[in-house]
Amino acid sequence: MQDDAIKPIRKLSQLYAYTSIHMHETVARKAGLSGTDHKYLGFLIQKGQMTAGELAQLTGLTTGAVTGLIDRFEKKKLVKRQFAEDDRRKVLIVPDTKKIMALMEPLYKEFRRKSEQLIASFSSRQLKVIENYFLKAIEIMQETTNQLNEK
Amino acid sequence: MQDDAIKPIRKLSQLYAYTSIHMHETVARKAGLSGTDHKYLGFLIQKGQMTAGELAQLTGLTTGAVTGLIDRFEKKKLVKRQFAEDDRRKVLIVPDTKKIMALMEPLYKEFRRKSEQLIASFSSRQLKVIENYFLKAIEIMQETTNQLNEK
DNA sequence: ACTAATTATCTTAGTTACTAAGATAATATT
DNA sequence: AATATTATCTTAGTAACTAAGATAATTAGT
Repeated sequence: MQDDAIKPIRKLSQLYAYTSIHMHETVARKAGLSGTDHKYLGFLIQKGQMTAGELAQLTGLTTGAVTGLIDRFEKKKLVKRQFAEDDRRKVLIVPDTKKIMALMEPLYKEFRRKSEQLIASFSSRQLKVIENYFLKAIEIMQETTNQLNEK
Repeated sequence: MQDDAIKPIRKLSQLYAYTSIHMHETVARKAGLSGTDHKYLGFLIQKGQMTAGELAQLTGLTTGAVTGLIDRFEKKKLVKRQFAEDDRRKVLIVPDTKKIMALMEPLYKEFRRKSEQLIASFSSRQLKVIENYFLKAIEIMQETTNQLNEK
């Protein structure tokens, strides 16, 4: 591999990450959420209901900040607070998946369609290459993050 | 292309973007900057010196917020304020590239090495595929963002 | 050339989301 | 039954933001 091929692809991958953030932030704003609230709401959708403490751990926020986060979601009726049956100190955050989907889906619809079209335009051998790149690049970034956090 | 190949790669590309943000935020914190300050400092390095107003446009911040941003950078001696010769209302923000590099480079060194190694592990034909994916995916995300902003 | 309008940045007041630390209430331990 | 622990919430203080107005330099109109 020639050295001159390295830089453009690194630049491109940076631009990719940046553009992605920008898009997600725009979507968030259209949905009446901040960028971080949107991200954390995604956690709730993906993992399903969890306690306030679990969300604090997952997000890295303090419990106080999570209280505020849930308050904002609750005010918009996107989640419900519910005491856990086994331990009534715990607050289960129950996402209203339907409502959240109804809010987000229209904003992502075109993006999803075009993405699927793009992916379909590659052969499965080509997709393997892309997938492979992603997997290894993700691993590298995680290693970097972990190493920095250790020091 | 089979339908089942679409979902994993979309998930993967999401994880990629998310992991990238997370790494950059960790780097930022290690450098004593916030995530957004780090991002905007990157703009300054990439584009070189610019006026406060240009930075406001580029970042989407108000001029007041940019004043604060420059103040924080200046306090760390990462940039200098300088009145433009042609128009003394304008404030040129002159990045101290050397100092900024000296701050950032050690944090990214390992990441850079590993990334280059990863890229070098692909054939140039494979790299073309990856590049192509990035280019088109970026275009789709930009379109999505623009369409949302128009509405 | 003088006055008014515009432009570029800064300042101020108010807002939002955060942290740290302590309060409250439920559960676990001895 | 008293004490310790745990889960969440509350409060006080902070950082970075916006909106609107202040300041100072330039440009335009007469």
